[in-house]
Amino acid sequence: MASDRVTMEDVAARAGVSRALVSIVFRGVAGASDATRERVLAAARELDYRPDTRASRLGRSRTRMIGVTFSVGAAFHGDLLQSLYTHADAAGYEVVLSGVTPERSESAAVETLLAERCEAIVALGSTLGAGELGRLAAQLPVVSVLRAVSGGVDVVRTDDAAGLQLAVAHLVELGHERIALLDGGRAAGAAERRRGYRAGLRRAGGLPEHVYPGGLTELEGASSATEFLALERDRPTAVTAFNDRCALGFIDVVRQAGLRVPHDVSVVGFDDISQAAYPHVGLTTVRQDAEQLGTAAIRTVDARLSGAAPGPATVIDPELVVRTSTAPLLSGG
Amino acid sequence: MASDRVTMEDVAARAGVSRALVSIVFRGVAGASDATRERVLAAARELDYRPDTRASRLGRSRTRMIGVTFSVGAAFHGDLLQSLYTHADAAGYEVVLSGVTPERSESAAVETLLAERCEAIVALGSTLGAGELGRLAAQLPVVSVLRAVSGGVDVVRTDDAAGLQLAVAHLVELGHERIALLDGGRAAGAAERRRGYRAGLRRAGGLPEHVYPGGLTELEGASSATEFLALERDRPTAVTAFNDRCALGFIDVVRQAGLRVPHDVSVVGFDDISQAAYPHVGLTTVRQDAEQLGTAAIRTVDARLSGAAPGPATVIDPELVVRTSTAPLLSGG
DNA sequence: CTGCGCTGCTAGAGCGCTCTAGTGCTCCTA
DNA sequence: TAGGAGCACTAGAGCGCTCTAGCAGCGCAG
Repeated sequence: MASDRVTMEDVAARAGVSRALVSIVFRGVAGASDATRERVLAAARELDYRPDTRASRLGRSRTRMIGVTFSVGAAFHGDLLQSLYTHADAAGYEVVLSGVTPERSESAAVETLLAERCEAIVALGSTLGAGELGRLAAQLPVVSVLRAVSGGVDVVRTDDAAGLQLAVAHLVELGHERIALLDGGRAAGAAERRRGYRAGLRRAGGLPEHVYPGGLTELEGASSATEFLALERDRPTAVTAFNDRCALGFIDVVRQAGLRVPHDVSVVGFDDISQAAYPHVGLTTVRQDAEQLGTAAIRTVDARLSGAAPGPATVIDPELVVRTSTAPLLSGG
Repeated sequence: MASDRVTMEDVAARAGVSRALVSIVFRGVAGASDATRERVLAAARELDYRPDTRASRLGRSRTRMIGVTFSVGAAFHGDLLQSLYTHADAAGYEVVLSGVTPERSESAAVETLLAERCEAIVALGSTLGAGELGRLAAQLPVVSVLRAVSGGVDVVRTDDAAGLQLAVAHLVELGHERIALLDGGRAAGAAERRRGYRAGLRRAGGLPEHVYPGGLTELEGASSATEFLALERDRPTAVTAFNDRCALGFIDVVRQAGLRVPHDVSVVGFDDISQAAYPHVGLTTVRQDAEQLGTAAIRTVDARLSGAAPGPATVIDPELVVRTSTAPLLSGG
């Protein structure tokens, strides 16, 4: 309970060198012989010494910290965090997390990151207004992941519009002509996806639009399903949802109503969360690549901190993953 | 991009006071007149000053930081984090997050928290061995949330055994006699729940055990369902699962196989994640109270840091939430 | 008028690192 | 043998706060 009072000074004394030398060893920079290095590390080990990151950050000219705001509980943010941790580490940065909850606003989350003196901020699925983000970006590099924003903010996102075009094209190819969209409202990427949906219909020769409110979770997918089921005639034969969770909620309800998926209605999701790939689910979906998004975010931060000018948005191509929730339209559908 | 060079010194100069006075104002302690306080805050506002938490932590004798390790992507951990943020703040502590991912071990996560000089560690659903946790606890207060551990570590958890007894009693009351358990293996709380399940059966007059491997996600629930469906005769009429996700996966598969829930099989989950309450899901479940668990964790940390001896584990009573996934056994079941 | 307690404020020594600007030393080359 | 070049290492001044001591000034009891 008291071993934490060990400082660099103690290690230096024990190893018979100066404090500076210990610092050199622990930072892993050149300037110490292998023998000394080993001696210092041994002394540290014996004392159970651990460099104090608070002090090290203060002393350093650059903190090399990247602040990340994320939505506590959002599955896909979890995937992104994993990728961010890995690549930040590889590029010599430290990740500082700041969670957003219903009771802890994104502004508050950002505020603590600024107070920590992070060098850049990576905002996952930010819901901050363009103005607020712009003001932030005037102070330090800001990367908006998943959400397109204009004005000085770097953006790393999936090509949402292309994703929905893939989905629609897939359904069209299967013979569907009444294709519905479960929308995402004001969520990150929703506007783009809506655009992609419309473009897809247009390209297929001007198929009719069927837009349901939709939303981010199973709950909204389910209520859209109820609305969908209420339709007596000319019901869509295929549905493409804002995201996987929404799609899953939709499927759940239509199945309980006796419809078969994909026999009676084909469903496409978006994200490719791990659940979608479970064999009993087999959701056809548009895959967002968390790994690539994470790499790109870190690369962008690194470039900006190295003085690069804000480039165009990094847009990652999505990929259609065909599973068993989509099938050819049955004649007479 | 350069406003970050503003320091306490600058604010002091602008307000015409000493650095120390600015510190007093920002820490909110006594020792400054209201007029001066206002003047300092105004100066700070004009300069867009923000105290540097790195420096403040270094200077302080106590860091008042609570390190929290959590599993990135675990829905229930999200609920807990929310509660922790709120109560830590109220008690004057700062929460420092350290995420665990498949590529970032819990040990690594803990290591960074120690290097930050957190005063205590709250581990959510820790998978660390008792030995490792014990060694940690020798250095600083450690609270294991959700998982029971022995040896110097404070524990805050739900009464898992009681939870399963509630579930079993509920099913017994509905007339079920063949009640299966979808187990949780080595997961936090699984052993306790198994014990509760057995105790429940015993109390009901020694009903037979039916244990399926189960697991933490829908995937494992689904494979247990496959196994369940393969049973030709004397199939259980009710199932209680390790957690909600597992229960949901189970339901999904048996429904696709044509069974009706709860008509043909009743299902009880554990946790009460938000999905369970969705109307189209209506999962009967044993509710773990994230809010209470979070409060208790912070209270425990606070007590320990104030010199209290490690008390007995805080065990929160779970609550059975009856929804529509359970029903009385049909005669001839 | 002295002495005391208070309030409001300041000086300055840390906190535990980083990092620049050295100081010796050995080894090489001219 | 002098004059570098390089390597291993050290001294010491920060980094931006916190916090203990202490000081000035005021009101008030004795």
